[in-house]
Amino acid sequence: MWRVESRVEVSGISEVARLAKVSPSTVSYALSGKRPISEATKQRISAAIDELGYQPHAGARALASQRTRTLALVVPLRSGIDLNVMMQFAAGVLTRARDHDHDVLVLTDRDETGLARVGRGRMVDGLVVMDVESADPRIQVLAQLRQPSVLIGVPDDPMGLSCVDFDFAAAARLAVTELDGRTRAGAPLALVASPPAVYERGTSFALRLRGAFVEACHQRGREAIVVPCEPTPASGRAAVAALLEATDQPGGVLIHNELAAPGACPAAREAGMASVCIEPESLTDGPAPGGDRLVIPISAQAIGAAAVDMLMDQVEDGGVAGVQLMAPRLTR
Amino acid sequence: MWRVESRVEVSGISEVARLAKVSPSTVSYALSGKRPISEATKQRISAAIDELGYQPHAGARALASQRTRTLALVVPLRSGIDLNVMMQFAAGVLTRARDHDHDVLVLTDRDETGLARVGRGRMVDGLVVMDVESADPRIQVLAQLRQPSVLIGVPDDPMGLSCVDFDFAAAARLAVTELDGRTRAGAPLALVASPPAVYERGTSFALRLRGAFVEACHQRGREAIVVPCEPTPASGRAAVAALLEATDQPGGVLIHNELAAPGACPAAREAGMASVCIEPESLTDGPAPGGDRLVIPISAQAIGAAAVDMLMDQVEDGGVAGVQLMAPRLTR
DNA sequence: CTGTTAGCGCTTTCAT
DNA sequence: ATGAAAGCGCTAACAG
Repeated sequence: MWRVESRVEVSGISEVARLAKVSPSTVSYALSGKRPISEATKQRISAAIDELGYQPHAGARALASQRTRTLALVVPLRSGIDLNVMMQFAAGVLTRARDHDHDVLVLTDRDETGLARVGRGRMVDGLVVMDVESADPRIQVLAQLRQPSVLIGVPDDPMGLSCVDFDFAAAARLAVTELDGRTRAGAPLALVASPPAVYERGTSFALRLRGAFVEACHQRGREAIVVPCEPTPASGRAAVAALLEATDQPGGVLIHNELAAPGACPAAREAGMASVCIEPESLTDGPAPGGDRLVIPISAQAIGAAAVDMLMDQVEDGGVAGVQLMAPRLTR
Repeated sequence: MWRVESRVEVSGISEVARLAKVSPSTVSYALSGKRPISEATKQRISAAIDELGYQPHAGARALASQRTRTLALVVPLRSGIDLNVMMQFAAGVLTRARDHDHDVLVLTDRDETGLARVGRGRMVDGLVVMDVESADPRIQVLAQLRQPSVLIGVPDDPMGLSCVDFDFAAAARLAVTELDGRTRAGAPLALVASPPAVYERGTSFALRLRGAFVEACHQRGREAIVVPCEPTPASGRAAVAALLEATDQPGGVLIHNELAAPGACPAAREAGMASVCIEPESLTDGPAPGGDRLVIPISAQAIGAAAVDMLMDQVEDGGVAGVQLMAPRLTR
């Protein structure tokens, strides 16, 4: 059986121009819309374009226009990160990038050489950086680049770079308000929190959450009990048990520990405590473990999308850098 | 507190040339190694390069050299695919791509417009396509592109494109050989297989596995029992139970169903049947559910890496397209 | 071993 | 509303 060699011919902008009986520049302008083109010409051009299957050469375009129509997504693939959540982020970024007519280059280097290569080499118009730590060596490098970048997470010193994150402080306040309304006045409120290691690393979001939680409790005349907790269901159970020993008045509990929640949540319910969980939305997809629960979902996808929006704002030269915290909402 | 505006200056190849007191082309050749350069000049050039923090403009380079140093990784983000496995693939691809001095553009479009854009627009030197179905509309498009691509999975008609996959047939034979040695001669051998839906879709790997399994059994004078199975542990248990009802002679069982394995495997053990599991390596990381088991691991990462190697072979104009099946191995 | 130079295919001033 | 032409920063012939 013979197979026809039908590798499609590549045609440049000038072939399109010839076919449409206009000059190359007119085709370019028709494509970019940066100049009014008569309806008739537009028609002929677009006809020519899809007759030839024309697609502008990305490199040439980048060279001439100083714009690559490509974004970098930086995801250090270190162990111990939740792949589901990561993919949610990525999906948000990828999808929204396409909405802005951009493709996405993914970097997984753990060092910062990739940033330099991609930035200095002008392969991208901007960068979205995931998994940012409080003092992240990459921030230095990013701040030097001509391209804007958006960090997902808030480091100690953003050095003028944009940040997007979930508003953990607001989430804590929201939860405390809710728990305050659902528990006997004066009873203590507890926070089943991130593992001690997370606090030791000085991870900003955990600190922000804890601070806001304690403050909100005190404002309502509630005692605040913070229980750091290892990321396993068993530890979650244990944490709640410890809570019950520490106080004889079962109050409410805020659970912010994805992996411990499956243990802590039912345990709280059994003990007759009101509970609110803060958790990534992906996990919410499954069947809710134990009837209707109060949860404050974190949509990684939405955060990723927001990051791209901010980034494109800066790329398009309108926006300035800033910090955007995504408002929490409470659902059952 | 004031912050110094120290956005690094961008310098072109000619600035490097000036600083190193050579011509631009010499710098270019020094970088590409396509021409012998005296040691002394090399030194001055590389000194100049890192004094200026020079990084070649990717677009210009692509325009002039017809090479982008970028690969596309195509991953349709449809639901029902295992994220862990996907990330393993991706990690393999990303890492190996860097070994070949290439970056990776990730496409998640479900349609084939992305392929066309990236291919016709010459944004990449080649494409790795995941999650290929037996009759995949993307194959048509890929076959027209000037860039080579390699499919992960083997479709009915690869149309001259390269394919990489795990050798499921060989895995079945390996498993049968093992089970044959571990069970009473003449006892039937069973295959706890993929869900019916997978067979209905005509998914090639499932068919190849089943065919080889049945044949290998018959060669050894064994009855072959095939039990399609839904992807849940419970279904796995049920499948084994059904097996025990169907025959009074407990033989051996080959389990090829990632999600059912956690149920089927212990059930087989309890019933005193020998078992072998074919499963993605990522799942193997966790604690083995029930002592030492026989497993034939599939390393998604290795497959991804192999795909990139094949692709780069073709990009570098040496290699020709072909099908590569990764040999299975048996471990405890 | 090194330099000169002509493009690569597009965007974007200038002109008209 | 449209054209002509000058680059964008690099690579790869051609020349020595």
